[in-house]
Amino acid sequence: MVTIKDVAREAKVSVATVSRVLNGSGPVSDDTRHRIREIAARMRYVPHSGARSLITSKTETLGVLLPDLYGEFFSEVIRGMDDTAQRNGFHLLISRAYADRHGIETAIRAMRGRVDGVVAMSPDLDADALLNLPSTIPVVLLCSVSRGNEVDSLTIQNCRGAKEMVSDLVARGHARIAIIKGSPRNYDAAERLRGYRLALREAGITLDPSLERDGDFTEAAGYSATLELLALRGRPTAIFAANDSMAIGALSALRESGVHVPEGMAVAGFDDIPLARYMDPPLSSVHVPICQLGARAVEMLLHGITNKNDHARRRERVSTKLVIRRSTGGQPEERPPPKTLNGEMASV
Amino acid sequence: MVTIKDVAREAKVSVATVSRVLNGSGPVSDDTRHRIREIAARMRYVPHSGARSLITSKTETLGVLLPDLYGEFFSEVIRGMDDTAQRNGFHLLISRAYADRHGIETAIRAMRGRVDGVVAMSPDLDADALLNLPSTIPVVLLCSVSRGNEVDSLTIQNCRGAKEMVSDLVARGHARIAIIKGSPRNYDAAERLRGYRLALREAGITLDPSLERDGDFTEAAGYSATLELLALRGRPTAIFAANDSMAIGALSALRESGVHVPEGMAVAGFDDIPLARYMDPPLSSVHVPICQLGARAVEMLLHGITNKNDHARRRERVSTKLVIRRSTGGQPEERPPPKTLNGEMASV
DNA sequence: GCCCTCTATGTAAACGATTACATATTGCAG
DNA sequence: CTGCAATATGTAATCGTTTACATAGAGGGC
Repeated sequence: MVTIKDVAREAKVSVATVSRVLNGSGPVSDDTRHRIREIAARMRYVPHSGARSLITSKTETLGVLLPDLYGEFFSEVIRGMDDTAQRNGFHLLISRAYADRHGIETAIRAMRGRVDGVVAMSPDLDADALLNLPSTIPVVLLCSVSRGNEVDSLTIQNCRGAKEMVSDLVARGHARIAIIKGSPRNYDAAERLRGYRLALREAGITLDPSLERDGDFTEAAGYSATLELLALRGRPTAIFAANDSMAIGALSALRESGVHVPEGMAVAGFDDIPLARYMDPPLSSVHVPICQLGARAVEMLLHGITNKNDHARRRERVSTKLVIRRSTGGQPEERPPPKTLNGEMASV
Repeated sequence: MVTIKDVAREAKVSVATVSRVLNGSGPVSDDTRHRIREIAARMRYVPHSGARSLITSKTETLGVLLPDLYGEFFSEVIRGMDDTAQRNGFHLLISRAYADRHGIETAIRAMRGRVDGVVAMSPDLDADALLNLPSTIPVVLLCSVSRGNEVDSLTIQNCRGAKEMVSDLVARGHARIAIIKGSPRNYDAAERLRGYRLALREAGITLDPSLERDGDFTEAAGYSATLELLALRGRPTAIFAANDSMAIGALSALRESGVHVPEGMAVAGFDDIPLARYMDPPLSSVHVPICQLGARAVEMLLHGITNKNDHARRRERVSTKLVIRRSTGGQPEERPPPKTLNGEMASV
């Protein structure tokens, strides 16, 4: 592997001069500058970023700690992060970590010296307390509660989004509205449930525990919870699923049971994944700008890295938007855009 | 930030001794071992991996270069990679790169000194030639042609999978079978098209260019291509989409046009994303073990890193599996598993 | 001609670890 | 008591950079 020394030897100058040329720092004569550039290119010299970051104490890399989640959410959040990171000259070191104390600690330790900061997503309700480790590097918490922590945090406007959706169902004449809940200890799930209850209370509707079914964010959970709801004596007229995957499972169950949507049962989801509009009927959902979520998290982290002395703690939430489609009685949408939306390439 | 020197000073020993204790190398008395362990823990010392890798010339990190793709594919392939990497004590440095020469070169350069090897996915047909850079670190090419390269490569059994699906359609009595193609210069897309043509030829069916429609792997493309097919004079009786997203777009278009699936039109996809079975009707598809694809790529790379001298070049492909559901006339499947399949947490 | 200021370059000390080699201490066989 | 092996520890070189400081030569004002 060719190092800066090799280049220096070849050019008959000191390593300092080579370094100056390559970094554009300090004065160098045009003559040597060109010579060194040419030689470095010819020798295919690439600076060793590890060595560089040792002395500059900057890695230009951000750590990303994610729980074991999958699907659109994962991709989109990473896309948003990577875009913003790259625009600022940073790389992403991604690690799927267990959400428990040991897992997160280990992961953060392992990242010492490789990253300038960490975005940690640990939707597990308890994760908060765990993060009390006096992390020596800037951290941004994503989709987690952050009570006692002195860390920045970014969350989704879960409660408000859920409340708006349920209120809309109420406005459309529904009184018996069921919810399929998300994973038990999940923060987003808890907040969406809170929004659901809030909306019902505000509408003067008494909460019915039998209409709150357990779920875990998978299609399968939505499917079976829906079958249970259909078997209930006081069958609901609308189902609000805490995410789109479960809503899709619900649609599938209703279809097999011969229940028409939205006439026999209205169905709404949360997230508004791209597929939602292609469902039958197109699925109403609460739109979450996932990509922006990732982008904003990285922005906050970069800010924390640049202004390390600024200890003001930031708490932000990205706002959601109600998207009403046919599954809750909305009008048929205009046709989907005929061609690719933004020139991006899809997955195979 | 506390370094090994600080620990040494506190324990009144040399850095060498601390290093020996922490790495379990060399002989150390039980007494000092325990003392140093205790002190290191109390001071919250974490070794600086950058510094370590400078001298050991191992980063224990793998670079991952991905094109700008999204959706299930992205998540799954990363999941598979991260699992395998972590099991072997490696991290993942992920970068979305442009698939052109400059993009890939820049990305690989930027990774010098931060990674021990690279998995590069560049489905763009030309990417192959571009990769002729005599990369000094081990590389595994994912889903790309690799004609002239001296690099390992891993691909999907696209052609065979597509051929099987189309042959199955033929066996079910279809003669006019359309294809919605993938992105023009995409390798997987080209191979799937080849499989489609192969199957037809083998069945003695003449190829009809008007039945080969352009697409780009998005739902929107599937949607509009299907509308075009419906407007054709010699309307096909079956549509094979080069991926599931387009197949879903096709289903949506057919539904809006009042065409029943599979009676009026059979529809098949490729990839078998989790949602496929929840479509209406459940979508036939060619199953791709995406997660394993990522896992295997990392395995190959790790092998290449460990056995650097072994210059035998490996070419592998992961095999696909036909999954026939109702959209091509299959029997209704058994009910989806009632609860979560594997204890993994879904995305919110 | 002297001194000061520039510009161009070199020297060497960091950064935080690992590790070959040197050294000091101990135990024990002869 | 001597000498050697084994054990415990320290010293210092090394990895590939950056950068503060030193040096040297040129140009110019007086």
